[in-house]
Amino acid sequence: MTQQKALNILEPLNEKQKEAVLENDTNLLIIAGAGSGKTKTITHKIAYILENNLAKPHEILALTFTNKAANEMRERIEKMVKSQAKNMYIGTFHSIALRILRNEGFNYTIYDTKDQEVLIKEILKGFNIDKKKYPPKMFLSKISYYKLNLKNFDEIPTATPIETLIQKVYKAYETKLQEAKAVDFDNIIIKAIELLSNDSLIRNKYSTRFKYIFIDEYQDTNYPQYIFVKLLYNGNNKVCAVGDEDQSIYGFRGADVGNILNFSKEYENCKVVKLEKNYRSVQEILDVANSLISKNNFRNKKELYSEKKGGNIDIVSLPSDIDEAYFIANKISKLHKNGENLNDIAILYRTNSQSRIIEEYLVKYSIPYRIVGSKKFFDRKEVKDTIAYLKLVNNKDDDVSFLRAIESHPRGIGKKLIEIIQSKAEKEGLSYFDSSIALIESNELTNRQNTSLKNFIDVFNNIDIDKEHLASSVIDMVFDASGYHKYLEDSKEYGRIDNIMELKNAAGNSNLSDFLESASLSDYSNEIKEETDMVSLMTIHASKGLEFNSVFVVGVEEGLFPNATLKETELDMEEERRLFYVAITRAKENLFISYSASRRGKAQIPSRFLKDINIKKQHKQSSNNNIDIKRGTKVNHALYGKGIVLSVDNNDSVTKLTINFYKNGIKKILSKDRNLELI
DNA sequence: TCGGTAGGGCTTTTT
DNA sequence: GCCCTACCGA
Repeated sequence: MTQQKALNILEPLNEKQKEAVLENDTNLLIIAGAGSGKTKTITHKIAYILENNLAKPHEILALTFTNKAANEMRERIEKMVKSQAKNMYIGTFHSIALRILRNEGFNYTIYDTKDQEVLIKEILKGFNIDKKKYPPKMFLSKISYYKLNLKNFDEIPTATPIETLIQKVYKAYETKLQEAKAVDFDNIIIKAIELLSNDSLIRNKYSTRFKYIFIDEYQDTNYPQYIFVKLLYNGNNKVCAVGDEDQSIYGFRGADVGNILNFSKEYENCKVVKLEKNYRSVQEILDVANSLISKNNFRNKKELYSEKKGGNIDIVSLPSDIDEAYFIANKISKLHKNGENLNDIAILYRTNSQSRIIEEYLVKYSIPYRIVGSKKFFDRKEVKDTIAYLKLVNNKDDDVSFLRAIESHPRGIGKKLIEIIQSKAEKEGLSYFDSSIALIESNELTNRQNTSLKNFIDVFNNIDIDKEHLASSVIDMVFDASGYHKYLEDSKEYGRIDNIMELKNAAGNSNLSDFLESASLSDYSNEIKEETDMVSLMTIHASKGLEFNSVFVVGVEEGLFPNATLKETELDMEEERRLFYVAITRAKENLFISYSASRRGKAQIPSRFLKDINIKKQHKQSSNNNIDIKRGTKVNHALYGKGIVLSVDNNDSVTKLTINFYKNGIKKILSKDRNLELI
């Protein structure tokens, strides 16, 4: 390695980070507090390994939780080592597991949560199980729970009737998946585990190949993922886990904090490096974060510290969710006027449903925003429908996609005909697709049914998959030939047509199966564009790993945060507290925590977590009315029209406005009146 | 038999 | 706002 390169890699690091980068002869656990330069350390470490020829790029495996993290890691390494980065295995657990499976000749259709639900419903119908009494989601969560413990259907308890029922459904579910050549998310890792543990040659191949294995966000690994890594470890290669138990927020998905707490015992000669110096936030914000997280019992003590001082912390109480939305929009306007870029501002909430009202007020204030993380685009009906066509082109055994595609729009095929297709498929052990072909060739259908069904099947028969393997051209063919395009045009759904064009655009030059895989794993990397100045809205979960100069944590109320769906166990409450901790530590300088006395018309009380926070008096602001309405403000009311505010009366928890309406005279209006807006 | 629509119930977080 | 069901017209 040249002197210069060594400098570039090591010089920007602090002592602890350097220590982590230079330790490459043994297993390593890096405990990396929020904002401690975790990604920097791991990317510099990989660059160091490559530059010093400790391993070739294809001998490096890095596992992450999100595609975003994987992409960022790859990009940052690429900057340091240029083209070498290409052959590294960097990706989410799911995408890497899938890649190994594909290398070894296994090809699967991926069923998402929605697909799983359709499948379970089919099964319940087949067994005549009342889905009101036994909700499909119940079966899915049980099945997932067993899968997370690597228990197949023949290994689960059957002591009670309900357990027997669950086993029956679990078994049918697995059978149907197999027949459809499909896997659900849990199965992806499980299949890879099976492959590695049943075939020592294959296991050997990968464990010798991967000289260095990195796992990001190790606190969020679940049992199958832990096993997956163990199988890739052979005692000669090196495993480096990076994480922070205080940021473990995926317990609901089976994440086991125990994995990170036990890592140094699991992997021999393990060294531990702790990064506690924070480069992101002012000390005042870290004080809040430290005081909060210190209330958790299941953790090793760790205190973040920073050299930065100053900033601003407000805890704001509002009368209602509407006032909260107003407050946020108004505050952002002010910050923006004072020179803050909108890109440096984030609004974080516990549940996705909280975004709607905030969006409404951002629109009113003409503040541009983007919703981060949610894969909304791929959730749109027309996009899902089109993907269902593609999945069916790719795999004729995919019954769930068959159902989705055939029902995408009216085509003379209704409930009755679909039932006929299904029962023939069931009787003769065929896929729905083959059952349809058999029906068309038989004389079991009416003329009308026969024509309609033949039209549908012909969409797929006319596509030569070998020639038309480019995803974008398959989209074209399927969209037109199915009549879906015409249907959307006739119903003037131009927005939806645009979305399909956007889908084509997203497909770029990828071939069909690659595109389907990326779409299923929500890996559409070039989607986030930072050029435009916009406020970011997202769930706290989606915010992990990000940072913003100003952060709004909203709806910090009992029922929402901690969420009412959780049990009041210490374990669950600690995870919620960690979630709050993650939210707070996203902020560099300005932190706004807000809660409302009422939400959707229901009374709310402040979150218990607010009591866990140590905050200096002068920062604490209790405001009933942060809306920028004062004498002279011009307003518009849906019923009374335009007017001007004469006086503002701040009383108790409500703000009354006296307004002179140009057409309707003087009236007293509550500031939280939904019909009222600023102009 | 198909397909449109109105009305009721529910809503955590993600690969 | 989304999903499901029940109902009704063609």
